[in-house]
Amino acid sequence: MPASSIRARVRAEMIDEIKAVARRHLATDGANLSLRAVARDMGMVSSAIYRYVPSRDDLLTALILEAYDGLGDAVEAADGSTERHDLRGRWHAVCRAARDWAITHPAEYALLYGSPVPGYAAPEDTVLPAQRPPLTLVGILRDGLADGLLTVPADDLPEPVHADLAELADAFFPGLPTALLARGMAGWTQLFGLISFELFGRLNQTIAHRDGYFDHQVGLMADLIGLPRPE
Amino acid sequence: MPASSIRARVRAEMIDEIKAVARRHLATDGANLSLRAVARDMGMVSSAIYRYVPSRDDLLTALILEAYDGLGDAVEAADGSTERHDLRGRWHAVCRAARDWAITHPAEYALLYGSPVPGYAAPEDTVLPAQRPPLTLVGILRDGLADGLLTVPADDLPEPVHADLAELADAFFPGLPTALLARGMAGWTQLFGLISFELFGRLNQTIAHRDGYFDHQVGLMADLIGLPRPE
DNA sequence: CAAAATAGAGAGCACTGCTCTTGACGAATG
DNA sequence: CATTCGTCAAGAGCAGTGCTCTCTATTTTG
Repeated sequence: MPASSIRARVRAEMIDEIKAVARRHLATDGANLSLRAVARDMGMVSSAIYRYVPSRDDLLTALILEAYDGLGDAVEAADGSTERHDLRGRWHAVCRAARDWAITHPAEYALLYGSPVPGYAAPEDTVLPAQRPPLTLVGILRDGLADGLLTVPADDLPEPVHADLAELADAFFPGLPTALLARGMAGWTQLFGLISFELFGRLNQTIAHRDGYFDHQVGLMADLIGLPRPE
Repeated sequence: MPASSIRARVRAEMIDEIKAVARRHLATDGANLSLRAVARDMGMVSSAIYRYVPSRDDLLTALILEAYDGLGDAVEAADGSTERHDLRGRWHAVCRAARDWAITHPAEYALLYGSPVPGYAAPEDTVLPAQRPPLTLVGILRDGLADGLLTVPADDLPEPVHADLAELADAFFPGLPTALLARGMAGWTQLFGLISFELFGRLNQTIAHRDGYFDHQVGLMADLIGLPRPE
């Protein structure tokens, strides 16, 4: 039935255009984006938007999902195109990819990692895409350990924390020592902090050379983790 | 003229109550707080609020300023009540104080460190209060260096970044080596990341023992900086 | 071709920030 | 003491928001 599929195709294109316009509005208006404004931009009346999008929150959720996917793709691509044994190179590549994505998509980054909207609860489908960047980072440590390129730091974790991390390791990286996982999460936390500080203006009038500062800070975390320096 | 001052006092009390009600609303409604709702809670009509508060953004700015002051007070108090030579103890105390304040004031924390509202530009008076926590942290390093308790790490900063940090050091901590300042800022970035991840739900279903996890991560950064461990 | 599904338009409800006008009250002054 | 004057609160109103409902026109389907 090509008749039905032409309808469906037009409909899908409409939804895509709504998302594109919404993304554009996001850049200027932030999280408080207006369906009416999107409708105006498309030459529609506001109520017609609801034929394609169930609600404003659903539209935001769709944008969030696509943003997570975009960030995850960028991060994993950067990791994949670096030589596996070059742990430090991979670490830097992944961090830079995340930062580059954030700088080119500041509104989406704020949507993902800014303050959560009080009423809004993240749907179940966002939790897995959200884990791709940290999983990529820790994956570098797993590979390094498997290839004998990493020394496992002493495990001085208090017992309950050790148990939490052991459970987390079992779920994603079976056999990964908790002390290493803890350092990987420290690196992920730092990466988020670095990007957020830069994007949210905390470095204004302070750090002019953002690229070099970022690389240096990322390198500090690589030191903390124990990623071997190239000769 | 006591007549005029009784007017002024009642007026000040009104403004204080408006702020208090607004703070309460903040906890449930987040940054999109409604002046009309505040007015309703006070038994006023919405337009009457504008006798005391110029606009919604001004009210938010006032709350932000008070929040920065509260956090700064908590952080500096924790630092001041720890023995000066116990660098690691001070580091942990300051970080814990910041986290405790954030946990007891989650909405205010989100206001300070969440995604910035697109239209809203932070007024000039917020920049100094905002620097109190990082200055307190780096102050620990300055003291440790002055007392000969810290070894200065090798300075492998690229020249432009070194210049940025040198200028920053000159402004607040004359003579502080840039390599140390960079590590201090790494610690501050990590502290922000740790608190944000915990408050914004990124640790849900992952880390159950938040206190121990936080302390361990803070300790990792103390290691990176080179704060001496107690015997 | 008739019936059913769909798209768009318009009106309307409850809410928001904010402005302007009007009436009332208290305080300072002639 | 009586009269201005400044302040306060209230109400109406404007432009905007998310969202729902109804009505009409068009398109797809049986």
